[in-house]
Amino acid sequence: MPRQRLPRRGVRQSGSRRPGRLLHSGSFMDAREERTALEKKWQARWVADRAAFVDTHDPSSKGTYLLVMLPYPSGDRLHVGHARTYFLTDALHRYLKQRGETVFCPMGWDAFGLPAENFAIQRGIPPRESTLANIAAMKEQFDGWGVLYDWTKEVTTCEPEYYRWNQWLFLRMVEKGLAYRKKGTVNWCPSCLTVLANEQAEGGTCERCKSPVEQRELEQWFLKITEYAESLLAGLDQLGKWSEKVRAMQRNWIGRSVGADLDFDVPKLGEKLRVFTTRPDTVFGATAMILAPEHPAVPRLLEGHPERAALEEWVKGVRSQDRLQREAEGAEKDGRFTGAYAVNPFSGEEMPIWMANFVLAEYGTGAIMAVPGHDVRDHEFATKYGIPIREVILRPEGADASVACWTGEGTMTASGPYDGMSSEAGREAIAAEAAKRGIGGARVRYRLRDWLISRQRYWGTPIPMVKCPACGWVPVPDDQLPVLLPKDAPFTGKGGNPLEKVEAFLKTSCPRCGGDARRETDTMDTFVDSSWYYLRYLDPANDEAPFDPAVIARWAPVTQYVGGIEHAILHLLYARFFARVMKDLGLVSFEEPFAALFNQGMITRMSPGGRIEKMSKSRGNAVSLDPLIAAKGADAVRAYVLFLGPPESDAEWTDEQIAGPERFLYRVVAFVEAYLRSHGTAPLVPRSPDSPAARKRHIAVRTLTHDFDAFSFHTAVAHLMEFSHHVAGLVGDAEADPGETRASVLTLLALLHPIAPHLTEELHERMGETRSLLVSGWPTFDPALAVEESVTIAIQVSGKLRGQAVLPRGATREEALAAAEGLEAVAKWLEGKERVKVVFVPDRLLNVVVK
RNA sequence: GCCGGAGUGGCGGAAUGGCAGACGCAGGGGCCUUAAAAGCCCCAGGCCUGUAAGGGUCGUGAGGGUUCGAAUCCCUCCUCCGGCACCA
Repeated sequence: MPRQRLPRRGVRQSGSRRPGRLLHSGSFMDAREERTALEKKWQARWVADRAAFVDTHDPSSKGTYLLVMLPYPSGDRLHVGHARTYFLTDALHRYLKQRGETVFCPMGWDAFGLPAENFAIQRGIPPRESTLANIAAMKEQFDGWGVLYDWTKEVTTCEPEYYRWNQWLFLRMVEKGLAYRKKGTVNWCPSCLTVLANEQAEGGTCERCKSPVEQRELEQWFLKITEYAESLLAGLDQLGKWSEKVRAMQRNWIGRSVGADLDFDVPKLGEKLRVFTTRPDTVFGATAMILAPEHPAVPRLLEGHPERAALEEWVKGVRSQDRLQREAEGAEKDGRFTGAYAVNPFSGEEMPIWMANFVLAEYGTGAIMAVPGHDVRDHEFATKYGIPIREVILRPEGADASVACWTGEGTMTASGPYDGMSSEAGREAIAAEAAKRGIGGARVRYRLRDWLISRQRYWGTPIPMVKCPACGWVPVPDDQLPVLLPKDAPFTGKGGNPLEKVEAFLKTSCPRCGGDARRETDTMDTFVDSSWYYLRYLDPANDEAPFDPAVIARWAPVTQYVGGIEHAILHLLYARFFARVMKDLGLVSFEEPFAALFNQGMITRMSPGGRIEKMSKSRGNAVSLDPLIAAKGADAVRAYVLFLGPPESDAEWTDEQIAGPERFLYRVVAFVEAYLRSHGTAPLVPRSPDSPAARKRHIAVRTLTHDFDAFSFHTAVAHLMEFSHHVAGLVGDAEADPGETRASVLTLLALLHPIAPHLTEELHERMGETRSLLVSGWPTFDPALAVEESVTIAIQVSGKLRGQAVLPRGATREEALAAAEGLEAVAKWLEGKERVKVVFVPDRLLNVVVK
């Protein structure tokens, strides 16, 4: 929009009517009931018109796949804090439809999960019953917001029609060795009574309930996400339409490290123990080997030790600590000498083998070589326990000599044949030598761990495996899917998973030998459900396959995904993993499920305690949507939520500020009604294609097109307010060209439609237009007309603003200079000065530099 | 510690090398009204100066740099938010 102000004239000011009530009596905005009835009318119309329906099976169908993360059907009513992602997506949906695109925008329910099960324990209402009731309630809320979804594609993940394909995909992964059972140290949430994936125990606390997680030794089902670590990392570079923030978070989480594996001979065991190090160049400085207390060699190393019992007690103590304690910042390093020794394969020296709490069993080999001279953690440990500290890297000149432990690069020394080599070159040389001697070699490792998907809970997808006393774990054959979740499980909240008490479920026969066998009673992590749901939307009724690959080839991957940042690692990483697995299974042809990702910011609000924090029911700062929409109208609430600020940033909700967008919409209704009273519904055409008003109209179209393309909904509302002031002026101006006025009104309604769909449709209809705004097209602009005829350029003298000149568009440097010299305010700064140069930016600025 | 993002009026924010503060909230003045509410119009970053119109000057976390010109680009630093973190 132009920088200078548009005339701020309301409909009353320039008209002859006396100022008074803004709205003509009888306006539909007057009565709440009437306005609500009109909202219902248009919501019903969009349903009747099948406005959001897309025939994905039509072989010629193609278009934009716009997706919002599927919600969990909670029993609480959705509040303002939830609404932003849906309003934003709907504005985009409508804009794209107006542009003439075919847009597929479905909705569904992430319906499995703990709250429904806990509700069953507390209130005795079966999970399926409460979940379906919650879905019905949420759907009703969506209907009242005027958001468009293709409900014919609705997916509910707790229904067997959906979860049987979780089971089917799991079985394919079993076949590929990507799903496997492993005993290991796992995260246990004592409050949720289940194990958790590493991603759900970030920072040592349960992602759902925030309880500190405990470590337990259990045998569980895992998915081999680590197999794809490199691909998941490399793929991030291609995701240019994802925020750098999310990509950085995933990179951190995957945690790639380049280094080397090295084998150290352990005479006592008669075998080698392998360590992983990122600094093989410091191997001559290794003065100890340190094992995680969980390392499998520990019991054998302790054999025959005089204080074996005490040492084993110490190991037990470390292992029983929860992760929060053990990994806390500044946690005391604690270790014990095993009494055994290892031989450094490069220096040939004997080094003591220690155990220590800071060495993690799950990372690398669970064993390290300690180089106290060049690693701060080893340095701290060695200082505490009197382990020798040896420097084998000479610091570069000018390096800070006061640093006790140099961890940077340098020149190798006291390293035998490698002396004088740079540390960078030494890393490669040592790794290569290790490979040559068959004792390790260069190695890349990742922080990422395999995805633990077993859950000791009822309300999830049953894992389709059978434990046979004779055959071991046997997959359920495809033709016996789905393994149905029994409806009659006893919910006591005690004694573990209710499935264990359902005999009819538990008892089965072995698919292989036919003997008596037991079903797996663990269910799948609900993140499995959301890892591929976006494909099921495209073909939700398919009962022969999870989806038809031909449909997927036309419509996937998702063009634009919208959701909160809280899934930056969890859901988004799992879905990227699943896409890769499905590609390897030949089901899809892409690796990245979501071509573009938009993360909307949270809505915050002042809590009763005076803090501004995320809006939520539990913090007591939630604003209920239902009464707000009843009072202000869905359009006003939408407009305000979108006006709050940049959609990617957090935005503070204040109850007062809704007044601005609300007044804006009232004014639009008022001047359109005024137009109808003065001009009626007759179709009229502008007299001149390039009048100043026509130019303003073209400018508005250009500006709003740009705003919506850029997801800049808050500036879109601001620019619509500006344009509406202008249109109000036209409506109230008896001299204005009626054809241009009508064109401007209709343009405003079309541009405003994505924000305020109900009232724009209603006014558009009252203007005599018969087709819905959704199908009547987005206004177009002519770039040649989307500019003002005359421009105000800034006149600077030596870079300081001294005046302004109004010039015809395209005025030359000479014309601008002449105009500048004619301004007294400018002339006085030029007088008696020598001109050094003149900078001229056409249509913007003239800068005369003087000395 | 490492990685990512952000600091602009009383407030939300706009401007991505070219008139800082668009649009709105709250505020002040006016109109309308018996009055109020609602609505409409106008004003509105700080300081200095002037009876006024106006003029001057400073100003986008701090300091420096590049440029005719910097909120915007570069360097150093500070603060805040988010992620990872005893990951060898």
